[in-house]
Amino acid sequence: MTPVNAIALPPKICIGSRAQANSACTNCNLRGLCVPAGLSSEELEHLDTLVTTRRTVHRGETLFRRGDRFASIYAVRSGFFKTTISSEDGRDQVTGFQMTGELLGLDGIGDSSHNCDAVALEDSAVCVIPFARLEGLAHEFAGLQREFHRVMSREIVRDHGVMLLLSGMSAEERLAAFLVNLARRLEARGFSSSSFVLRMTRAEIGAYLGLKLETVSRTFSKLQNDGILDVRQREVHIVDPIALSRLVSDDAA
Amino acid sequence: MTPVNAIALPPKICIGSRAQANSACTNCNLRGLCVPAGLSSEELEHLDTLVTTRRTVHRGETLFRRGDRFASIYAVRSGFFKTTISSEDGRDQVTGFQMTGELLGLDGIGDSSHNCDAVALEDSAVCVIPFARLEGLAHEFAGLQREFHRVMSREIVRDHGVMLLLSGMSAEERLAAFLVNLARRLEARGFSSSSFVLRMTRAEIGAYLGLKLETVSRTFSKLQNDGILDVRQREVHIVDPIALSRLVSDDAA
DNA sequence: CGCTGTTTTGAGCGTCCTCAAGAGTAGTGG
DNA sequence: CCACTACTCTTGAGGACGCTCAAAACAGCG
Repeated sequence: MTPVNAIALPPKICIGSRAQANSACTNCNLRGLCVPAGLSSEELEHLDTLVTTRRTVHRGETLFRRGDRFASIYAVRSGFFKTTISSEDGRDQVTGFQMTGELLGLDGIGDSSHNCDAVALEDSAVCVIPFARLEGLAHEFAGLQREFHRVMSREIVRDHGVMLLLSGMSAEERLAAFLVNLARRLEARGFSSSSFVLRMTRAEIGAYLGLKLETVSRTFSKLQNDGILDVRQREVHIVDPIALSRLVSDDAA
Repeated sequence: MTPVNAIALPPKICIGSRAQANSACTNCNLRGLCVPAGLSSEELEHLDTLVTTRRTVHRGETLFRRGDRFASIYAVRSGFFKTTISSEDGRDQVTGFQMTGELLGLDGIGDSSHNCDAVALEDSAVCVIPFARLEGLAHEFAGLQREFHRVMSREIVRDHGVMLLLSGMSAEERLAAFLVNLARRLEARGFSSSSFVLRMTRAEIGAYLGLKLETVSRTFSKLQNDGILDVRQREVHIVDPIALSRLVSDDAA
């Protein structure tokens, strides 16, 4: 009913091929976002032979948990996930939010068991990529190998960015950085970069940004009062994108 | 002169082979710590053909800078490094401290240019590992490929741990976690886990842990008053290792 | 021995957290 | 259909932890 419905996040990405058809990647309209981004068409066809199974994960369910045996990585086909790690004393840290085309499970390779929980924040579907077979294929096709290395490296760079954010930024800067990042990723997927619906709670945003949920809420309110955002619950409209970006690391004006 | 000299960090790791000899990895006594950890002796020999050049980096010099073209990764042979990223407004974040056997430069793969500065905290030496050739070799030898994936994955897991630390822990917990981690890594290298010399300043520890240097200093003093540490400048003696580990995520007693 | 950079310690302040209450929203079942 | 429950979000008041500013002790090096 609200006008924002029109710009809701995931309008059920329509798939070019049936789930069973073995042209999983070749015809997938996420090609440009997912692993296949840098591959030749020949390599792509080989990737197709790999990605034969899909899996749906309903809202609130886990795709995998910490300690699960690692066998596959996953590409988000539709929906939205969070990954979390938790310390012994119960606090937990959201290590990332994954949207369409992004990978889950890379942290499981190191010791062959998953090191975080992956939870669907809405009904989602993933492509299952058996890791042994991916390695086998990467072994044959240098392009795929290289692309996979790139993906892992970018994940490391991303994590370093989050470290910078957690280390030195104010609540306002953190939330601004979070929203700018989200907007950019949504835009890359063909959605509006100025209006969207958050898929996560204030508490989950806080667990990602190193803030308490009350602080997240207060900061949203402040950005609204400053005329930068228009926030109604999870619906976010970025009124002044320039001011928002200026907030990200820019106190030393 | 001080008794702690005896337990100083790097007693110039003695190398089993000459720098030029092409048995770089096979005879290296860092075998168990470095990339070769999981490799067969045949694969090791091939690795030798790869690691032909070394490079020395004097204290304060950079091994590479952000923006430098990425061509190689580096394994620390002796010495000690920090890697840093800096935000536009000048604050910088230490993303890691690397000691003997650890890798530098993995964050450069993603977009073929380095994404951080790597600075030697003391006179150091590294093995240069040309990345294109590493990929070529990994392409041939599945074991090497797999081992490399493991190394990258572990780096991601490590970063997630740091995110947890930066996100939710108190200054005392952060410093305790830092020292416990350092002690464990030193022990793995045959050094004392209870007495060592820090290679970095309070400011650098702070830039890693998301604290100001004054806070790092104060926290050291507090741990000393509590009888957990004995600190004299950069010389650290862990008096009560159990109490120190208890500090790491253990407030919910 | 003076210079420079690092470390320690103090006092006051600000940001974010804690505790708490109330409003808004969604899903369920009578 | 609406009441009921559970969850999420907002807002307030007070307090704690770490930051800022500042000065002095200490160590290393020419």
